[in-house]
Amino acid sequence: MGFSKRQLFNASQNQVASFTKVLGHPARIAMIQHISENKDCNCNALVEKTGLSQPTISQHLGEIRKIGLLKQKVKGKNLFYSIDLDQLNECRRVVNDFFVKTQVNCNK
Amino acid sequence: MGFSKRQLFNASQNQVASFTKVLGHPARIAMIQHISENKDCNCNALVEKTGLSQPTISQHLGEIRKIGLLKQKVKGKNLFYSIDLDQLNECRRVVNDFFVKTQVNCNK
DNA sequence: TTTTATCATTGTGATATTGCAATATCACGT
DNA sequence: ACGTGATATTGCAATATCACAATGATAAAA
Repeated sequence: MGFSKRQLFNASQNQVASFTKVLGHPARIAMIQHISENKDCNCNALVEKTGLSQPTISQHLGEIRKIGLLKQKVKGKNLFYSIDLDQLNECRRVVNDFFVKTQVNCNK
Repeated sequence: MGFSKRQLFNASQNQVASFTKVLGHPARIAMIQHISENKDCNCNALVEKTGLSQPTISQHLGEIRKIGLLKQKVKGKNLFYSIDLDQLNECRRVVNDFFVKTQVNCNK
């Protein structure tokens, strides 16, 4: 095989997993942090910060974008990235919800 | 390539990523939920609940165990799993910390 | 218009993950 | 000892992920 059998699980479970899956790589964690710390952060800044190549960074940006965490703004030939705070909160809520429910269930 | 360059990132970033990576699969989310909901949950119960095969479940259990989220208790020939609440809280704290810091940085 | 800078996309190789069948292990009951 | 049930391990095939070189696309600058 090699693929995950998503159809076996419900929407909520798949949602938690798809958020956490994107966070499950240190490069993406570092990138999200760096974008949040720097107002005008472009692709090159992330390349320099992480030591990864430009295509690799671009690919990771694509993953982060897929779950809606990324906003971007063109300024000249630059593309400046920022975090979508609403979606970050949504993501946080979904993940935290999972933790809370799990914890509550354990204490029954 | 195909491997992730962990040495490029700091311990904290790698820790967040290693926790979320394990949560980044719907089967593992479903399994953790089911274990938390059922006091006496063994491997077979998870097989029936998820529709995945016994070896696959066993493998996912191994991943969950690796990050310390799993406790197990032998009862006859059964192995009953439960969630390690302390580690669940640690995991929650680490992940939430990431969200909070990111959010705070965005608002500067 | 040509060059340069920035970023995305494509193609490719290496490695990791997912899933299962087959098998091994281990404890219990007979 | 033997069979049974529960779980882990092994081996394998299919797919996904990670990383980068090469290339493409676009817009400012020369």
